[in-house]
Amino acid sequence: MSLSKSVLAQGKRLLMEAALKLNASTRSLNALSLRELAREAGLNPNTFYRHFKDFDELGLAIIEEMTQQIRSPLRELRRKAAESVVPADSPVVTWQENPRLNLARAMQVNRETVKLFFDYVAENPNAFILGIRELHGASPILRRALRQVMDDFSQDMADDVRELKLMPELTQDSLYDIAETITREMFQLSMEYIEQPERREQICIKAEKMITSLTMGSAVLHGHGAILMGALQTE
Amino acid sequence: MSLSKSVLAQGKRLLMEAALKLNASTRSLNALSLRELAREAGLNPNTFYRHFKDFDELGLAIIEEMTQQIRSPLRELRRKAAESVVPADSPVVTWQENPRLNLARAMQVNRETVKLFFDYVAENPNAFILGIRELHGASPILRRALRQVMDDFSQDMADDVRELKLMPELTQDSLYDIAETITREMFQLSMEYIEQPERREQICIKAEKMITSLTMGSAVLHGHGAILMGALQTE
DNA sequence: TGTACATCAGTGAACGCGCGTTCACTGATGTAC
DNA sequence: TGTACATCAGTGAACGCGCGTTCACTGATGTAC
Repeated sequence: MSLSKSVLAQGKRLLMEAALKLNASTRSLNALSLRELAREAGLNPNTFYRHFKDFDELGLAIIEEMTQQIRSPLRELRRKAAESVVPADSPVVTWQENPRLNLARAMQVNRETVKLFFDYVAENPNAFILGIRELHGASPILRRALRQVMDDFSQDMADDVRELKLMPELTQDSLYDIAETITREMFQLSMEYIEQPERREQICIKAEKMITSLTMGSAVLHGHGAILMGALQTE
Repeated sequence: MSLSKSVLAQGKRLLMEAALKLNASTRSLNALSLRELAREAGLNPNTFYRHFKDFDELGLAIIEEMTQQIRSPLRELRRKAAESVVPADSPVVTWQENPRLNLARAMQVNRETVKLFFDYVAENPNAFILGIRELHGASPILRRALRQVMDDFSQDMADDVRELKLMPELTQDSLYDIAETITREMFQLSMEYIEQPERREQICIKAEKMITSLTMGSAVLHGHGAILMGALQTE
């Protein structure tokens, strides 16, 4: 994950990149020394104070930057995946009318999105490592910020699922709960994906199955079992 | 979580307890200083070296101790929950014969286990905080050790589900995958449970729904949808 | 049972080092008039 | 357009402090004979 697109002062950017790098390779953010960071960035230790009050502020700046760069690409992924299965200008077909078509479509979008998401993870490992590490790290401020990020991602996912009609109608809350679980799991799995390149295909399949099971189970639990069974039987 | 039952040397125990406490309140393990730890334990800084080579060794000792103390109680929980629904000496009824009974039983065990698990978490918050924090922490050694712990827990869960017949027959692998996801999620949620006492009831319900959805969905995905629908309809 | 010795857990002083933070400074860029 | 001043990003030296680690020591417990 490069921070170079932004209009930050050079030194600030260098410090953020150094923190991201050191965090990924060896240390959690709160075990990082100011001088170590400055050394990695090729700057005077003092320069840190020109841009940040403390490490939490640095962490927040990184998280904000990362979130901005990741959030809309993730939505793009889902849209692209949905369109690759059913072009945007096709007539809408409800789950009631053709469950089989809709199920196939949902499964396909699921598969595509998982694949694209993990591609994205593999391209920006440091951002995800920092996010996952600090989500349960020692700083309450960063924990809170990252939980908010995850919540936003979940909300995006729920909105997209609704808009793209990827599931039979659920209550807003149920849909959000599922999205939350999926988001959490995908972030967890992204760590495994980064660390175990030889198991990547397997992890993709696991993720797909997890999402499918969770959504199908939720559909059954909310009284859409009959529709689902119909879709499965006619296959 | 107290370490007092073991036969460790006093100083070793004091150091482990101090680490657990400091880890929970402020620092990740690798941001902890040796002198800080000794101070908390009321010992000479030097004493650390009598028992541990470095912080990883300390971390491993804690993890081992914790795992020993948590693993079998967790299995106990499931057994107790299962027996509270169907006494151990009742005749076995297969899912085919009476899906409704088995579903009700599974849901009940689910509910009970979730409740007891979170009780356990609330009683031993520091152990869970350390586990979750270091699972994605900076030390590869502790990460590996904790992943192994999670794998063991998952295997236990899969074994228990099979033995107590809490789900229709699945392949060994599928069952294990579900157990893995549930384990991961429960540990994640345990952090929320610890941090947000006012949302505890809500978190319990969420966890139950997550497990129910995941297992039902998996059953549907593996061709047991008909049995499941039968069980749901006759309710 | 007594004696001699080894092991073990813990102490206290001392070391050199890297740390965070402060201060006064520099030179480039932006802005008012 | 030029001038004067302010702001900003970055520097370099200096400080006192807490750190990890080492050494030589102590006193209690265990063990061989």
